[in-house]
Amino acid sequence: MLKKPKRTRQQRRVSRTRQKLLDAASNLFAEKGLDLTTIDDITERADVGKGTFYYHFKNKEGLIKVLINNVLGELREALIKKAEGITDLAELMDTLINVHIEFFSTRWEDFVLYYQGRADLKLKEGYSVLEEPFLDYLETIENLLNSLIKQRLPKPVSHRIACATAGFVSGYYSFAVITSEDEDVDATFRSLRGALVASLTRFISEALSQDKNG
Amino acid sequence: MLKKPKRTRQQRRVSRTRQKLLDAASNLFAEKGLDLTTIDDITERADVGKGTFYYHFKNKEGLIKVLINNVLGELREALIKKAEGITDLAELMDTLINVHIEFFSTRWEDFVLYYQGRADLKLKEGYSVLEEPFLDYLETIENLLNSLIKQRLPKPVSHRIACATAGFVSGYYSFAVITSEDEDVDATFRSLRGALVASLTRFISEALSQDKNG
DNA sequence: AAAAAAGTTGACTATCTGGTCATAATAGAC
DNA sequence: GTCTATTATGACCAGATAGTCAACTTTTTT
Repeated sequence: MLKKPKRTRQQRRVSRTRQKLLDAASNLFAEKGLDLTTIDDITERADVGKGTFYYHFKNKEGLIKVLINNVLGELREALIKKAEGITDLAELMDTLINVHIEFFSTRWEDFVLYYQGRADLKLKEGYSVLEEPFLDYLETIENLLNSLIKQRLPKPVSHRIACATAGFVSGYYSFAVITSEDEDVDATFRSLRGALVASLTRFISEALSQDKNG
Repeated sequence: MLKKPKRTRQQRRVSRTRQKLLDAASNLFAEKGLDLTTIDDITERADVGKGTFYYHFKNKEGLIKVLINNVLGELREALIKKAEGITDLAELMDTLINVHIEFFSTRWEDFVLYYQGRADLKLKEGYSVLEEPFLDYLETIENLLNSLIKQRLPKPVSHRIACATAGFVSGYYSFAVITSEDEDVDATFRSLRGALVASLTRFISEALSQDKNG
């Protein structure tokens, strides 16, 4: 299933240019935010002509979509890989949280994308194309949960857990970074992880027993 | 301590105009986000001349600062008021979370401000004036915690709890709203609240005993 | 009622921004 | 080497945007 490594010089040049644009945009987003970064900013930092941008992407939203898909795709992959073979609920929750922490601790640019990309989802004039990858990402978390629990978890409940897992991590980060040194944040969060896992696990158990009784 | 009600007709007119601008901006921010809302948008919706905006505020950042201060001020007030007289740790945590939920459940505009205002804090070209009110807000939460715990909680720990409380709530909301109907979100969160409170309370207890041993 | 002060206005400027396109450079095919 | 297709360029345009300012309206003071 591997791609043929028969890439011509031209193909390599194209992906180099494309990657330069993606990298430049990613850096700028982390500096100025998604909205305030202009196409001119991006092409100048990538050191390519302005027309080149429009050769590779339809517009800024198109580029953002690619970046978000990359980030969430990698995150989903990491979640699935690390969760493989786990049979204990608490252990799974612990892993889910942990993957998020490890993932973002070395990638500030990606966290900005993840945080700000979501910020616009419910706005009337937001980047609506971003909704799909975020829903897929939440679904991945839900599937990991459901594959573990024999007794079927009611859909809304697994959905809540997914929202909670993703939301708690990013919410905590978003506050923690404004006050702590960069390296501190991960260590700090690690110490909260146990409490968080307990919280979510307990919530799931309650939901299960409630479902049984109701 | 009441302001003299001796407001002249002119003073009333001024605050009406000012309030029209604040309301218009607040609504627009919830629709388009902070960055994409322009001064023209705001003055048109407020139905005032463009120059009037600059008579009342230095620029968009100035207006945002006022709005953020209002929101966080009210939130702090609600937190302090509702936490008054509470002597049990778990009950306090429960109250803190609850106040947040109640506060934002009826105020989507304010949640957008709270979420997006924070999004820019760590960017190199963000609205840096916003940092202060957010730090004050976190400090309020820390103080409520410390006033309850006789054994002194180490500074970084109380800080973490404050970040966690604020972050968890907003993080969960930010994910939940993209998938649920508006009214659902609060009900959903209420059911998670118990788990969250248990989680944070446990974390604090652990931190306390660790502090005793270390 | 006249003068002064406070508040409001929208036309105007200078700059920026997204997007286009004819032209140029590069790479692959022959 | 020549021809063709692909990729890259930046000058250019039309529209938008932040901020200014002299003129105007409303309110207060005298």
